[in-house]
Amino acid sequence: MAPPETKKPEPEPGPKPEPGPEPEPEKAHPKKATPYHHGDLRRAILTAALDAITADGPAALSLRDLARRAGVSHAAPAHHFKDRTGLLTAIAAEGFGLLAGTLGEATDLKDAGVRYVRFAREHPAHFQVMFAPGLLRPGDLELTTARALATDALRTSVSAVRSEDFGIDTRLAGIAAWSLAHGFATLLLGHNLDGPVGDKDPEEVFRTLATTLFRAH
Amino acid sequence: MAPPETKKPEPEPGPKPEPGPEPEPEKAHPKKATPYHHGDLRRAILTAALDAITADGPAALSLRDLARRAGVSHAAPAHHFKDRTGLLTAIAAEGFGLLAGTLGEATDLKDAGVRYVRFAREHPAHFQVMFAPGLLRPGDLELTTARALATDALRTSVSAVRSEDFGIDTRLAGIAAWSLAHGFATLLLGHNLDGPVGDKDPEEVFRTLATTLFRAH
DNA sequence: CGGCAATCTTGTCAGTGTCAAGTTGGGATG
DNA sequence: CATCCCAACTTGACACTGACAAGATTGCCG
Repeated sequence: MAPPETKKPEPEPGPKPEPGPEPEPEKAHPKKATPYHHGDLRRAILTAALDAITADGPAALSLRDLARRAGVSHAAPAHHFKDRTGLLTAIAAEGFGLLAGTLGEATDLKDAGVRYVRFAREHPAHFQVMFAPGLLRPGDLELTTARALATDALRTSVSAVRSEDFGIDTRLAGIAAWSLAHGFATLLLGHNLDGPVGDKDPEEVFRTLATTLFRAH
Repeated sequence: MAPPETKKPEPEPGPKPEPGPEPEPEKAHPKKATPYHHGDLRRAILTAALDAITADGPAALSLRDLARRAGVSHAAPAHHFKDRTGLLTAIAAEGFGLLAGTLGEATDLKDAGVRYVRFAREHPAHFQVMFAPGLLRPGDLELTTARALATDALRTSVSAVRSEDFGIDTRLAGIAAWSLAHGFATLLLGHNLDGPVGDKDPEEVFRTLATTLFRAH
């Protein structure tokens, strides 16, 4: 969207399929239906997008730039993601899937919170996009199902705590836990806690925090 | 950035200074140095931007569109805000100023939290931009001072609670309170709490939440 | 009254997202 | 093995954008 930043005046397309030998269509899992010419353009663009978002945020993302990085034409991404919104929606859906996975392995509510924060730190690009509704396709099926999965996982962790422990109904406890973890993660990613947290391990800070706030009264 | 959405094919410039009488340079406060031709372009663009962001998010914001709404040429905004980042930075700075103001009137920590949530609901555009670091000019003076003001106001509210009440040091209590309020506000604006909160008053929900979590142990 | 500086306009350029139409090549079908 | 089909990709175009440079307008101040 902004042309001021000179980026890649180099005419060479970069690390593409070598001109000499064939582009080696082998994959990690032998079968799995290797898509086509590029090898796995969809995945390549996704990871390139994640890198770009991690570095400069979702706003700076450019489909044409991603295409250049992958060594394909400017319109190639459209075939896999329809448009910019589609790409970001795919990223968000993937993120909710990953989140649901890690939340599903949580032993209790506090552990779920710690996992939530860890997820945000390990997948900052996913996390940012997941909670930027203006960038996503609202009705998308993959997105809504993945989000529902993550919500369910969170709800399961919440329902595991007996309500008498907090003198608070389960629904409210869920909102509280989610708010605490989400706020901590968001402020952390935005470097708003760099001062207070300092060089301490953020997950450890959050653990003490959650322990103190949520201990039995 | 995206030309697909047809917006305003109407050739007429809209509600501009009427061609017949003069553009009536009167202001609310008689003096105050009415800037120039437009009356108060800077303010006009700011409020137009806030409207646009509230409606479609910061990503959809277009300087040229704001200029059209204000009835000025496409390059007019640049003179007041330098560039897109400058405009968003100005909005964020204004937001931190407003937030500092309302936090400064808080009676205690819980009240500060409620005010934080209320601010996010009453100024959603400001709030979104304030915590989107990728859209702001990092070193901007107005921004950093306004942010410091808001941080101080929050710190004051936190330090008002005696640490023995929570068995937790003040710094940690601050992080906890901020995380809780910020997470709640963020999830609320992203419509992630529409289900759980329902049609109840969000501020009231947050109040019970904070009361339960932060009551003396 | 003359200049001056802030305000705004006009014109231009590189870059972007999206669409439409063409090209390529691998796999299935006969 | 020949053929066709269709997904993957390319090429080209269009409307739009942010940013910059240079010129025009206008109120104010000496």
